[in-house]
Amino acid sequence: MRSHDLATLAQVTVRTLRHYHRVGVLPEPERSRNGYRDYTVHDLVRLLRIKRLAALGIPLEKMPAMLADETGSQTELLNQLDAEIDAEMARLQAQKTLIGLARMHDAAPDLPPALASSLARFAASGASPAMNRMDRDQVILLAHLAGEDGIDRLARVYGRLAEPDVLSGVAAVSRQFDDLADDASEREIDAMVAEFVARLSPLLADLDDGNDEPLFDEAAVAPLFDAYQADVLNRAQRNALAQVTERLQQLTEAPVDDSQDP
Amino acid sequence: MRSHDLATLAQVTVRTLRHYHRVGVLPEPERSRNGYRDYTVHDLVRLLRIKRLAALGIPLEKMPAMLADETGSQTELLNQLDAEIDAEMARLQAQKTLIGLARMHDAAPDLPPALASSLARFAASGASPAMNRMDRDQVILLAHLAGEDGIDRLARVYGRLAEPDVLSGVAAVSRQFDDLADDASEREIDAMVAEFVARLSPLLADLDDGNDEPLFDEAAVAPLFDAYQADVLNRAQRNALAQVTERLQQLTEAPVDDSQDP
DNA sequence: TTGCTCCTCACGTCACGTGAGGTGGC
DNA sequence: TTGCTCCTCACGTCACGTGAGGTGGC
Repeated sequence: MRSHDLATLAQVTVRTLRHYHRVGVLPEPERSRNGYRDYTVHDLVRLLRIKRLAALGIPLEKMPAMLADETGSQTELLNQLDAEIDAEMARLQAQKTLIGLARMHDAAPDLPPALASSLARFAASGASPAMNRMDRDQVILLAHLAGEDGIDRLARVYGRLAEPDVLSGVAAVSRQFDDLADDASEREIDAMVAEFVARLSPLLADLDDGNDEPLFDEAAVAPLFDAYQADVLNRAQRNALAQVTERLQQLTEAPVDDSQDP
Repeated sequence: MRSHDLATLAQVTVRTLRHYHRVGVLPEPERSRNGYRDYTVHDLVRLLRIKRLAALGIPLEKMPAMLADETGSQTELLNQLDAEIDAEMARLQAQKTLIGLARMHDAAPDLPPALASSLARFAASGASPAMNRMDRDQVILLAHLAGEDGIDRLARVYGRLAEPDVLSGVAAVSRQFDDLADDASEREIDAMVAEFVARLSPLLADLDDGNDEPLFDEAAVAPLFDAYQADVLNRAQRNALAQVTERLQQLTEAPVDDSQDP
């Protein structure tokens, strides 16, 4: 038998035969005078056994030992294989779950599912593309920094901000903030800050979920957000945001100690 | 941020960052004077988005387009991914089924599950290793040639031969056959043939399942078995086997036309 | 001066698929 | 003589892991 005959009989490709020779699972047969490989029934039998093992997911490198072992059933190996398959199926199932979540919220799949719909509502409320991108990046960063454990708490905060009665106010303040020009006057900035705080302060009690543990490690979050804002916001916006942050922190009566030295 | 910082923050390896640069999914950052890569928050954001997509099983090469697309939900791609995952899970489930069968029959996993237990009973009935190997190879060849459709019919035949009331007779005849020396006399061969036919003929009616379609393509099976037997059996055994085959064929009254020309 | 970190090649993984380029067989 | 088959390299796949060998930073 030549390569093609054997391959056809066993329903594999000729290339598969070559591969099996190379890795040593199927011995090289004799050659006929013209150099063609000349296979026998025994090669077919071995090939069929290989196919059975391959169908179970057994790696080629383990086959020579198994095919030589006459003692039969390989319980241990089979158990191990089965466990590996279970693990792989669990991974695939997790992927399916994430895909399902992304579809359910009809959300971009690169966003944390729990926050995606709130974010979509912000985006639909008429802010500028730049503002939307900033919101999105903020969500991405916070969701990651909050971790598995904090994501639900974070989702509740964003969910509250995205509720109809709150959203319009948030959107209005957001637009004002976006419009704040680099050379805005002190008066403009102060007005903006006042408006911002007025809109948000009534929500503070609402957003407090009574959990004493901080949602984030401030020391990790702060430098990232500072860097982000330094990059994306203009002078007036940074100025305003710093004031807003300070005022809101005072209101929550959770003052932060900025100094590192006593 | 340097490689290590970014990698730690995003919970990936530095090598992953390099890989993402190479395939172009994460842009190369600026370098500091010493040649070290200097990452920004924006790189972290992009990396986190990449991780989300990767967790869904989205291939890296599709990511640049997705990350650039602001329009959001990728229903079509997600559907396609989901279908691919289903297909993969089905494949894994098939593997698990085969593994389960092999374990249930406590059989060598390189044998057709439907025939494994019958074969094991033959092997346990005291034949020589050579004989067992021949039985095994025959089963492997026949199971493959019978295909999915014929495997059940074949299993019934082997099942019958492995039943206690039949097995001892089959085993006895098998041992005699195995013992037949190359230089056995005509008398010995004839005796063997007579014994063989006597043992098997009562089973013929039993083995006929009333299905008119042949279990195999004789033209495909014959040369393989001829080659096998020419290789493994001695002169006397081949002689005997040819006679047995002929006699049994006469008994089933299904004569085969050996001549190709009219 | 000594570890520690960063850097750039470059090969390995798993089971083959896919040309590239050349030669025998009918 | 012309297709068809067989042959041998040798690179590609997918998402990185794993050294090898060398240099800046504290």
